[in-house]
Amino acid sequence: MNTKQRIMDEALTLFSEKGYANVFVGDIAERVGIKAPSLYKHYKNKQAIFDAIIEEMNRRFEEKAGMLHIAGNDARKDAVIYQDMSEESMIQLGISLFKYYLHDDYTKRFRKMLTIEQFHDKELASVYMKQYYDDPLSYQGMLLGMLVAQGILQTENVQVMTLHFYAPIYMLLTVCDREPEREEEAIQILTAHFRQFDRIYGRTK
Amino acid sequence: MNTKQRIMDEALTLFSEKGYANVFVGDIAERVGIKAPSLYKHYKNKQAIFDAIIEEMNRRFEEKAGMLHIAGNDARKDAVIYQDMSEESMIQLGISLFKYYLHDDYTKRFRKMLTIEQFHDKELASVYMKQYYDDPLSYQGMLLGMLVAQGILQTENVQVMTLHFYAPIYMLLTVCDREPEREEEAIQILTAHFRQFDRIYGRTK
DNA sequence: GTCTATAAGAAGATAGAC
DNA sequence: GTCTATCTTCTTATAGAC
Repeated sequence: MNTKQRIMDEALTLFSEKGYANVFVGDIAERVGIKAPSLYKHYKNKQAIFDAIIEEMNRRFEEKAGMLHIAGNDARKDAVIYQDMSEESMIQLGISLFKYYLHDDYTKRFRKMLTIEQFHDKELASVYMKQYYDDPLSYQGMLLGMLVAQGILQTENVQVMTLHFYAPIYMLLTVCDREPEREEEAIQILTAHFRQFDRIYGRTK
Repeated sequence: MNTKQRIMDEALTLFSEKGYANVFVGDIAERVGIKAPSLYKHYKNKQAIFDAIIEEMNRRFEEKAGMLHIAGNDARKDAVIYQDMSEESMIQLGISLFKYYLHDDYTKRFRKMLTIEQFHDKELASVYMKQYYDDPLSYQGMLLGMLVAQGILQTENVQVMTLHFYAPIYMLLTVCDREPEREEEAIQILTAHFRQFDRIYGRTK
C-alpha cells in the first residue's frame, strides 16, 4: 500500500478514536512509520488529510449506494428474495447485516468519526444523515413497499412501517458503537424485534 | 448569577458547539466578560470546568430521574393519566415532550456535548447510554407494561413494544440535533408514528 | 477577583541536506 | 521521499500589581 493511502488510513483510525483536534500530525506519521515533516510531501496540511478521507468515503458510499441496503443493490431484486424467505432466514440475514455494519473496519471508523465531528461542519452532518437516515429509510421503504404491494405485509403507512423496522436497528447500532460489550444483548433484542415486526405487519410464513 | 456558574454555563455552550479541544480558555473567559487568567481563580484548570459540567449534569439528571419520563416522576401515576387520554391528547403530549427535550437549552447543549465527547471517555458514553437508552426504555417499559396489564394495549413482548415506541423518538431527536430545519418534518413523522403505534398495539379509544 | 505581562510548552508547518 | 533542525503561532497557566 502506498504511503499516501496509509496516511489516510491511519489518520481515519486516529480521528475516529480521538476526533480531529486531538490527533497530531506526528501521531499519524508515527503510525505510518515516518516523521511528521515527510507527511507534508503527500498532503498540503492536516486539513487536507481529513478532506481526502471525506472524499474517499463519499466515493465508497456512492459505490455502495447507501447503508443497510439488504442485498445491497436493487430493492426490486431484494424484495423477491424476501418474499421466498422464511422468518428465520430473514432474521439471520438481518443480523448478518447488522454485524457487518457494526464491525466492518472502514464503515465503523468512518461512522465514529462522523459522530464526533458532525457538529463542527454542517456538511458532515449531511453526510451522516444521508448514510444513516435518508438512504436506509428510502431503500428499505421501497423494499417493504413492494412486500406490501404483494400482500406479504400489511400496513396503511409504509413510511411509518419502515421507521418501525429501521429505527430499532439504528438505535442498537449506536448502542454497540458506544458500548461494544453490549453487542450480544443488542443481537437478542434485534432478533426479538424482527420477529415481532413480522408478527405485527402480518408476514405469511 | 455568580461568575463560577457563568463560566460553567458558557463553557457548556462552547463545548457543545465545538468540542472540548477546540474551545480555548480565552474563549470562555471572553463570553463571561473577564480575561483568561481571572478564570483560574474559579477553576484550577480547563479540565476542572469540564468535570464541573459533568457533575452538575449528573446532579440534574438524578433530580429528573431519566429522560422522556412522560409526566416525569412516577410511571404508576402516568399510566393512569394515559389510560383516560384520547389518542389525540396522547399525541399532543408526546410531541410536547419531544419538543421539550429538543429545545430545552441545558438538555440540548449537554446532549450535543456528550455526542461529541463520548468516545474520548468511557464514562461519558455510559452517561449518554443511561440518559438516552437505559432510563427511557426502563421507564417507558414500565408505563407501557401497565397499560398492557390493564388490557389497554396488547403484546407478547413489552420490551420490544417499548423499543418500537421509543426508537423512532430517539432517532428523530438525533435527526433534529443534526439538521434543525427538519424539525417540522420530524414532528409529522412522529405524529404518524404515535398514531400507528396505537393502532398496532391495539389501544382502545 | 480582576487585570497585564509573561513563562512554558505544545503543535503545525517549512528549509534544506541527503 | 525521508530526515533533522528550526520557525512560528497558539494555548495553557502562573506571577504579581491593583
